[in-house]
Parts: sequence; C-alpha cells; structure tokens
Amino acid sequence: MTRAGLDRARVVATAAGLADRDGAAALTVSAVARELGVRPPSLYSHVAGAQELRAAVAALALTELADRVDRALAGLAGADALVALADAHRAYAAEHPGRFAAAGAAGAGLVDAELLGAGRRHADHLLAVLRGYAVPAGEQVHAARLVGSLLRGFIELEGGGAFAGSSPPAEESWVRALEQLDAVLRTWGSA
Amino acid sequence: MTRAGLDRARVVATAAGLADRDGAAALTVSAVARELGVRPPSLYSHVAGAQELRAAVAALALTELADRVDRALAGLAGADALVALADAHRAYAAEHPGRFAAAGAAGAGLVDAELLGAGRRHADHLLAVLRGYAVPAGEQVHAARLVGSLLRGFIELEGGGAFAGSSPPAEESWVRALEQLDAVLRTWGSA
DNA sequence: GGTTTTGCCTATAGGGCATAGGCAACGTAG
DNA sequence: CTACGTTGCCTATGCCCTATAGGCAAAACC
Repeated sequence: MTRAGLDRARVVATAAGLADRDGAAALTVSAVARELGVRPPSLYSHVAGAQELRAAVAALALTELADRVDRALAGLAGADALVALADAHRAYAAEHPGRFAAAGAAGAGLVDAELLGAGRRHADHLLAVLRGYAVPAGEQVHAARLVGSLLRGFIELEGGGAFAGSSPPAEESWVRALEQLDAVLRTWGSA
Repeated sequence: MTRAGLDRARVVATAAGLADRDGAAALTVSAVARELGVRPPSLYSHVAGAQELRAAVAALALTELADRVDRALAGLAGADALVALADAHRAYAAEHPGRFAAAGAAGAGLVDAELLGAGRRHADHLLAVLRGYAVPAGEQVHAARLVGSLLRGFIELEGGGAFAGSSPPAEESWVRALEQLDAVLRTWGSA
C-alpha cells in the first residue's frame, strides 16, 4: 500500500473545501477522510479531533479573509475603505459559505494562537477604517462593534436565505446599509 | 411500569430548557429522552426526529419572543419603540441563549407553518416600528433589513463572547448603536 | 542494507439517530 | 366489572461518527 501523503495543511484544506461544498454541518472527520481516500483514524495524527478540525478551518478562513481585506484596503480611506472592507467580507462569505460559517462559530470551541492572531488582524482592519473618519477615540470601540455587528448580521441573514424571496434584491439593501453606515461614521461625535 | 405522560408540548419545552442550559449543540433526541426519564425511541411518536425537534424549539422561541415584543411595543412609537423592540430581543437572547440560537439557525432546516407564522409576526413588528419614522415606503424594506442585521449581529457577537474581555462594557456599545440607529431612521430619505 | 521513524491501517468501544416490532397500561363498551 | 381495542413506551437492531490502541509496512537515515 502506497501512502497518501497527508499533512495538516492538506487535511485542513480538504475540510474547508468540504464545508463550502456540503455545508458547515457536514464537516466531520469521517467525511474528510472519505474525501481524502483514507480511513478516519488516519487523520488523528494530523488533527486532534473534530473540534480542532473546525477551529483550524475557522483560523484558515479568518486568515484568508484578512489577507483579502489587506489587499482591498490598500490605498483607500473613508467611505471607499469602508465599502472595500465590507464587500471583501460579503464576497468571501458568498464564495466560501462553509469556511465563513466556521469562522463565525469560532470562539464557541477551541481558541488557539492562530485564531487569536487572525482575530487581531480583523480588529486592526476595522480600526484602520475608522481612522478615516473623525470618530472620537473613546467612541471607536463602540463604532467598531456597530460596524462589525451590522456586517455580520447582514451577511448571515443573506446567507441563510432571509432576503431570498423578497422583492428588492439584497444587493440594494446592502448598498443602502453601507451608505447609512458611512453617514453614521461621518457624523459620529458631532451629534 | 407506569407511563411517563409525554406529549409534544412537554417534549419541546424540555428540549428548549435543555438547549438553554447546555447549549444549542447539546440539543439531541437522546439528551431530551434522558431529561424526561425515557428511552430515545419513545420520543419519535411525538416528534419526527432531531431536525424537527430543533425546528420546533426554533418556532417556540420565535413565538415567545414575538409575544414579548408585542407587550414591549404596546403604546410606544419612534425611538421608544425601537429601543423596546431591540431590548426585548437582547433580553430574550440573554435569558434563553439556546432557544435564541435555535431560532437563529432556523431556515437552515425544516420550515413549517408555525415557523413561517412567527417569522411574519417579527417582520410585522419591525415594520410597525418603522412606521414611527418617516422612512419612504420604497425604503422600508432596506431599513428593516438594516435594523434586523444590526440587532442579530450585535446579539450574536455578544452571546459569542466577542465583547467579553474588552474594556467598555457591551451595554454601552448597545446604547450607542441604538442611538445611531435612531438617528439613521430619523433622517432616512432626507439625506 | 539494516535500523529507526513515521504513517496509515485494522480492531474496538461508545454514543446519537432512526426504524421495527412487542407488551403492558389505559379508555371504552357490553 | 370484565373483555376488547388503542395507545404509549419498551427492547432489539443497524448505521454513522468520534476516538483510542496497537500493528505493519513504507520511508528516512546511517
């Protein structure tokens, strides 16, 4: 029997692909093993278990997304940066629903160093965008939480099909939401 | 052997309590059976299966929450109504995290008549609150989606512990977010 | 080329989901 | 009040997923 040549990166990448294709709920050790043409116990030398596998996919997703946001924000400020950040998140969620769902559920399980690092990058991105607005220092955390909440809520609702049947397409609501968000940030503090 | 006296309502109520106590992930047919002092197969005459059980808990949660919002909104309009609606959601999520999580995940599984009815009530509540603002008719759907997204995102992030360690308490951010949301709705259209 | 390391295997145990079929506790009718 | 029919919870069973233990052979190293 020739070896399959597994390693942690390959296992996690396969898991991420499986989550995107079949849904985050289908992300199991057994399914990944099937996908790789290998028996389930073989994966336990590369990944500690189901929980760690999910955390690894979450970390991968957050890292990939942070990379995208890095590129998207380059050279932009103000409303342009806000829209770039937001669109990067929404596009990633649309392309990789399973990864994104895993990332969203992170924190509920294991929190390793990679996950924490990626989380920090995301927080930094948010604060960088806010720097393009005149939000008072003491209010920045509140503003960041507001932006994060809105993006997460909208993307999850859209992904869950909550806006699916309704008449005005979700895209339009997204543009409006970002316009309003921009207005909020522009006037924050000078109320 | 004396009978346990089960029925669908008791099963679903037990399931809801279990979800709140041990987390939505712990909501299994077996766990509910244990809780009721009964063997797992006994539940299948009252509930079709695990998926239907989760959907039933989601429907229960959405109905309970809609009842609360009904009471909270009575006699209020404008910012008062907005805050009442928002606080009712946040308080319910804090008191019943498992139920709330099940409600949020609904739509991913079965969608029965009860679930649809409860969903409609929630949409009506949102539109009722917007009626207290001068949002143009064509923009109401967008405004409703924005409000819904923000509430859901904030409550989920808070419940997931995203704001846990940070210095300004989540409560403060919540108040700020609702103030900004009120400002958005007041000026919507007259931009 | 022999030895050590490594990687994937089989075997096994436990738990959850779900269906099939049995038996006893209840409601009802004579 | 007894006999019957119905209903409710049971045991038995099979499948899938998780996880651990221990074996065997393919690489890697000297």
